[in-house]
Amino acid sequence: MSTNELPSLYDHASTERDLYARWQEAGVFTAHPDRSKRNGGDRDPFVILMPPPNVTAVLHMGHGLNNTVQDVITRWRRMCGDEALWLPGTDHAGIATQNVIEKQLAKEGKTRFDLGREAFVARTTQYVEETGGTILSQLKAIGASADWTRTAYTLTPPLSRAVREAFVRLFEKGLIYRGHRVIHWCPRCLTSLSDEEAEHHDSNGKLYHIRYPITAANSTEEPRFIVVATTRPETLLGDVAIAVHPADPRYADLVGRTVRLPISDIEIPIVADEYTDPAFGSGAVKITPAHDANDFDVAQRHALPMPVILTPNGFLAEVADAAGRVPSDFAGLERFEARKAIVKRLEAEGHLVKVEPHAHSIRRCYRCDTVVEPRLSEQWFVRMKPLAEPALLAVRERKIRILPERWEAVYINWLEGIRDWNISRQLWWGHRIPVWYCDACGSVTASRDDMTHCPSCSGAVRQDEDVLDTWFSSGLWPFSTLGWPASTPDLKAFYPTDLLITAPEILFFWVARMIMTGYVLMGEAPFSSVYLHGTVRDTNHVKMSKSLGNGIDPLDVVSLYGADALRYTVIAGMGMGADTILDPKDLDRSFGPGRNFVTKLWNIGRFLLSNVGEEEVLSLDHLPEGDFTRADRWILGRLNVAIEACNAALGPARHAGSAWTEDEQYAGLRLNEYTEAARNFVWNELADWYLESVKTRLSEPGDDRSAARAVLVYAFDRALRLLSPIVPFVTEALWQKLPGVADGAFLVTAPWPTQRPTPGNSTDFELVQHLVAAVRQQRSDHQIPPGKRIELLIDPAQGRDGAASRAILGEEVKTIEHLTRSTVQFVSTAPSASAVHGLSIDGSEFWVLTDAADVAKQCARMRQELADLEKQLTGLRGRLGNEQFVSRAKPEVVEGERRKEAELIVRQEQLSAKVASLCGA
RNA sequence: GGGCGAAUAGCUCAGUUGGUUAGAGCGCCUGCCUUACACGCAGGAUGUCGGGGGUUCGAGUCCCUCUUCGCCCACCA
Repeated sequence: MSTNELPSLYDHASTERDLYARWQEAGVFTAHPDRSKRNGGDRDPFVILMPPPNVTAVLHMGHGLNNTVQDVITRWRRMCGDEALWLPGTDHAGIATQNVIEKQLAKEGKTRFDLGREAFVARTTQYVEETGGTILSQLKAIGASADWTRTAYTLTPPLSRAVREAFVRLFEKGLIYRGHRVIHWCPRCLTSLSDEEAEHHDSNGKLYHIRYPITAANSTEEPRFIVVATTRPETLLGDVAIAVHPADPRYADLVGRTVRLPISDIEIPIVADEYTDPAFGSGAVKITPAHDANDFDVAQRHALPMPVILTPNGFLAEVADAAGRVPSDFAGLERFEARKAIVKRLEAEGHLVKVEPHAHSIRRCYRCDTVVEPRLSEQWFVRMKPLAEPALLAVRERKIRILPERWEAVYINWLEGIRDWNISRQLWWGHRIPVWYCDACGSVTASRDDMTHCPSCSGAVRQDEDVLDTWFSSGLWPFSTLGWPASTPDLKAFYPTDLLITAPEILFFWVARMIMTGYVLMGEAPFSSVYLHGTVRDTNHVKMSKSLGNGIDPLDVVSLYGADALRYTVIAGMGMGADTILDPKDLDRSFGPGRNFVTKLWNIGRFLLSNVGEEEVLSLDHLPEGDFTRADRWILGRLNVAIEACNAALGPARHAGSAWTEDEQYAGLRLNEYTEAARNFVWNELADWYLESVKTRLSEPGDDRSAARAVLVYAFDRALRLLSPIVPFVTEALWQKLPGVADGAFLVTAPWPTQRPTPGNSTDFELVQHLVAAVRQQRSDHQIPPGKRIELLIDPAQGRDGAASRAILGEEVKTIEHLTRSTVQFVSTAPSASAVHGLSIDGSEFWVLTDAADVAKQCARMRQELADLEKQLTGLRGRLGNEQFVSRAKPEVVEGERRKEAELIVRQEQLSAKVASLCGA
């Protein structure tokens, strides 16, 4: 047994553990800023920022998919010679993490208020220190080649410094302001939410029609009523007016008069406002300024009061400016209880006209699913319009591309209608808003450093109690992680970054905001490509989640099938932007093919290592051109095709100029195509044909054996390189054993393959393949067992080119004999001109027809198409006039019908050439 | 209410500017443990490309329309 022999079974567990440790030890994932061209080095930087998972997160299949894609691209660029940086990290995830701790406290029968702010934050910090970041170590199990020396976390001092710097700069530019607005309020989380955090959910609600009695003008006026419709009758207690459209004739005489608010029995005015839609309901709408954003606007226009009638946790009460509005028998009712009670009372008092079913959408808290309450409060906002401008331009001018293309429209649509962003949260876990108030002189100061006294009056100051929206800090991720605001070598070397790979769900939350902050704080887009991949779903197309119990634990897959199998499965199935469907009930179905592929590679490696032997393998450059066989030239040609296909599927990595060209814009990142090209090469070409054809050559010493060894090792080496980003472990394990690979060398840093001119014709091996296929077909059709050796009678003289056929087949007799398990004999007894070879089995003769009939059919089809083309060209030229005849070739430089003509000509030429070569005359 | 996507073999999906005979994996059928691999090899069957209409010499691909699913956005109470 040679030292090169491998165990017959691939042990993924120990191989992966060992190799990952060795990669880390060798520091191959660590990026060096001095090697970046931006710092005078000789490498193009290529940077991917990991979308930071929540610090409390545990790896699920969505992370598995997202990070595998990032890793594949990073590994590809690393092999291409870029200074590749994949920067990992976690997010403190304010509201989510706070909820985790609050749930713990709830089990102990406590709330955060029982602990107090300081103790709560301390407890959360401790929890994060003990359990946080689990997900990052889990990512190592799937082979993530992130630069762990740069692992970031949003709540560390350096990143917190960036947050303060960003806040203060935006504040000083007037882009951050404090305002009294109706915002989305989560009564469970007790905090405000941004528009994006209040998710729409369709709901079958009810529309309550309520009549409000109009205050009589005098004692003789008939009682009159005005009917309004509402889905939230409990907010009636906060009504301050009825609004009607100014042009609505039904109510023209009522504008300026008053109604008596049922239950509260308060007099409120009827106002005219364009906001009201006369076509909806009765055309009159109740105005509840503190609990509806539109009503707030109306109230502002009419200088109406804005009473708040709900407590922060959603109970009826007089909270602000609400004197006498909430009767004592309603005070203290939970909002949905209050709704029932109010409706009951309205009905009893005869104010309820009717109740209709009403399909509408309600907003829920994205973290706890509680129905949010619009609520008037004091919050901090970012002025978004000015920030949106450059972010819009960036995509319109193709400085940033978003793949798949359709998301660009979504992005643009959102930015065009953008509204100011509420960034203050009434939480304790997060970056405290760096604003200090002086009660003495009323000054409000945003400061980079903690303040102890008022800059204007030296009085005592107190810091704002609120924290910032988590997404404010993650919005700075592209530069906060590189050292900003300090001018670090990392920042210079790696900003702007290149590619952002994430899920479409956070396009607005995160991606758009990074682009905006990138422009306003760095003056430059943070990345040039955004790739939005699909969602992992089960076979019912339901999103995988732990709570639904339809999840797959990536670590289970890693231990059962290996990280390579997991990665292969995910990458091979990555259609552009398409969802990935996996079957949680049948892991074998999903991951079996990946494991099988890894095993196949392993066995190719086993064959190669045990047959190639120990002695030196020649470089292809030192091999005389005449030593290459048809099979050699063919596999080298196929390798070139595979390399080209992989490159086309993956690239381009960056745009050539200052923006993406039209051709580049949506090119690349076709991971399924890349995988298929590489898989097809190594399995269907290298293993199925070349490796089989080379067996006989390897068994006999001599020049031919040397050539076969050289080509085999070269082709497999390049195949391993092409596959390394997808299946880095098994390819590394095999590559390091290849003859000629230096000790200590790593495949993961070996150069990406480039095309190499083939030594002569690379397609004449196809004749051998056709012959072999024909023989196999006969064996199968006549049910001749593969074990049975047959005699193959070949009559090359009857072929289309008899002499050439004899020469070719003569040279390849051994290969043909091996591949067909037959004995080749040249004869000259073919019964017809269309028969090239025949089989003789037990004395009976079978004649194998060449595909002459098929060839004839194909020729007829192509001739038909040529005729069609001619017809079309004639028509076109009739319309275009004679001068159009000059538009030959280069279709890309001409337009419209001229372009069509040029394309037709190209097609015609290709077709003519094919017809000439295949069909003769 | 607006916008977008999907519908291709039994299943999961490819199919880049219209152009040879629509592909892959899994599954299925037949034969093989051929000394790299049965997690494999060879051969095979299966498609009205959701329905209808249109443009074109030519349509899975472009246009219109319908049906069924899914997603995003939205200040009609």
